[in-house]
Amino acid sequence: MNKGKYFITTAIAYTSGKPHIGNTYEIVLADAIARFKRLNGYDVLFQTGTDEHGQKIQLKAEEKGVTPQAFVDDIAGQVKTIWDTMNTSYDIFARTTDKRHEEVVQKIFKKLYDQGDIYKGKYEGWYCVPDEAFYTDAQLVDGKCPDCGREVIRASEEAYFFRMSKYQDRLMQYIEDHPEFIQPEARKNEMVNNFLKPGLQDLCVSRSSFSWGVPIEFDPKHVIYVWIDALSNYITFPGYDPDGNHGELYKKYWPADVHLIGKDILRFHTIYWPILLMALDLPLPKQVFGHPWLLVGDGKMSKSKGNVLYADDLVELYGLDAIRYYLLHDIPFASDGVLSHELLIERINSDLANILGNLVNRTISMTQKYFGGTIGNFRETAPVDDELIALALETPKKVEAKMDELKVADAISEIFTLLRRANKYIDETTPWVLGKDESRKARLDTVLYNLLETIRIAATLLFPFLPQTAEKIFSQLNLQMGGWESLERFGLIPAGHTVGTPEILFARLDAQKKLAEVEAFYQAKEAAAAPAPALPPVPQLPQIAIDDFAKVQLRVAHVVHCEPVPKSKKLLRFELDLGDHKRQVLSGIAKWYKPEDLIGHNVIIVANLKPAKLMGLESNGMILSAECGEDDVRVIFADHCEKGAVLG
RNA sequence: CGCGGAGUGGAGCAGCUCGGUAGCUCGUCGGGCUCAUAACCCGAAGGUCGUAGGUUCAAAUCCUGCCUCCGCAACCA
Repeated sequence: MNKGKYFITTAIAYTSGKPHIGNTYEIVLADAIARFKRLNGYDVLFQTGTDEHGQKIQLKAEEKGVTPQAFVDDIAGQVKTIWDTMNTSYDIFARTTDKRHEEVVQKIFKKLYDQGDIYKGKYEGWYCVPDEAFYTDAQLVDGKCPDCGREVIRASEEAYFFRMSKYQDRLMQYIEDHPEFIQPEARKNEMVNNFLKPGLQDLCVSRSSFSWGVPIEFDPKHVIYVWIDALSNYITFPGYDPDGNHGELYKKYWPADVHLIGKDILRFHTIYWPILLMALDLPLPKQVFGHPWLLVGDGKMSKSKGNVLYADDLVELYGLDAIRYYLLHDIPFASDGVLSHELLIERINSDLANILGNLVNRTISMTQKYFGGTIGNFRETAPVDDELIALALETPKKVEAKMDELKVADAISEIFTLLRRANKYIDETTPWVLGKDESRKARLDTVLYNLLETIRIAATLLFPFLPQTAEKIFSQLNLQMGGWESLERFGLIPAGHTVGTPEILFARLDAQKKLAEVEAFYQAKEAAAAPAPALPPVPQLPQIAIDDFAKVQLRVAHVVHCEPVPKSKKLLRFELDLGDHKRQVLSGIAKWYKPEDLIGHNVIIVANLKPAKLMGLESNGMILSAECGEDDVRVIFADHCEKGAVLG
């Protein structure tokens, strides 16, 4: 039974660091869909990979003193290890440093250039000479280079641009004609209203400020920027060729049926990518699904750092399928999900141990106990059986319907509804009573047979989500798992079949004990990770002469008034008294300070900084503060100094 | 007035498109059962569906104002 091809991709992970549980969610979700489609009779291609170019990687590699290639090789290895730990069944692991990929990207770029969609223009911005890097207004820190803190100059340089606007109307039309293209639907409006309606800017598609990228063949000073390089992985790896000599996989599988991505990069996949494909005259992917994020709940476990959870740690603590189950079942379809140890333990106990594990265990145990494991020799049916059998036969269809909408959590719920029904069936038929009466043997045999069949169907359906568990169940049933056809019939286990021995699938967890264990686990890890991760070295700025410093006028200012700037997340507006005059200053510290924490205190400001407008308000100066950590900014108070005093 | 989403019993969610007994999972309490991992099955308590109005015979569901939270965009001089 072949239902045709199905091509699913995840976003490629950026190789700047080890992926955390949030990134891992995506690959597991994709894996569940891919495995289900295979079971369901589709010919599936499942692609994932890593995005390995860019300035950030180049810099990180330099910091570590290794070549960029060595750096990305290492991280890509880590990504792959986690993907494999999660038991994901990808067919292609696409790395953008792959040689063929790079060649095809060059060809794509050339093709677009030759047909006039890409043109050479000027990129204007702030330029840091020593760093050879361009920055936008927004990227500058205090008007200086965000990276080294040195002066920047206004400069322009040659760069290549893609004519986005040319395809804008076509894209709008496409989105309108294909309401299912952007999912969930709420996201569609976001894209259309925020980006398409205001009009698309031409996109800068090259960089010359760093070299770690795919060079433009005909102008090797420039490297091709992330858009064309990374997005095109979806077609280059299956074998797209701009000259038309496509690989077999490409011919068979493109266009993708779904790009599964995080909601944060929806814009690139629903605007830039389709336009790129239109320019190449290729069919567009059928659907882009921006999945929600996985948030980490309570901040109990790690006070110092942001409590980042990693998939491999969680698997070590709870087991692979428990984590897969949580990721797949407890993250809502369209809104962000929360992960905490408490919730995880609750789910493992109630669903995996009680409902699923216990059902399998008690059924196999009874089969052993009453029939020495051999079943199916006598048949004596009763009306109660019909309801169970009917549900067992309906469930595959229900699961299929949910999966067609990518509602993975709901699909799993359907399977558990069947498992609950089976538990109830045991109470209705009371096999332990039948077991005491030799004349009811045939009936008992039938009851157990129906349960085993139900478990066979449920386990097959569970396979895409919990592959390891499904395999364990089949081993206890002593059966081979079948394909989709095996779900359409009730009664496939042959008469005289002998089941295996019962084993606990998921042990019940004692919440208190487990939480203590978790705490100990992280403490041990932290201890092992010590000696105190030395802070990354702060680059020493070039020395300056005393008269350079004299140009900066630092003064003590008294905070007369302070209030948040309306509609702004970061800004506070200050009225400052310098003794000889008053002035207004804005500062982006709303995240760390409330106005009442500051009013009445004395602070230090740069008094002769050029005024600037922020959110429409003028700021005359800058309040000094210290960056004390990743997310910890502290104002320098000078309460013991007189207002207006000049520092020096 | 930048765009959009959400606010439903202790927790997490569904229901709202097409108005008419408020549903699911967990937790709590009571009962049943003993094959099984103190699991399983049955029953109960617990919600004026953020708030104030409006439309209607009737609103969680439609309309309006307000409050709170969240995402995207802008702003950390």
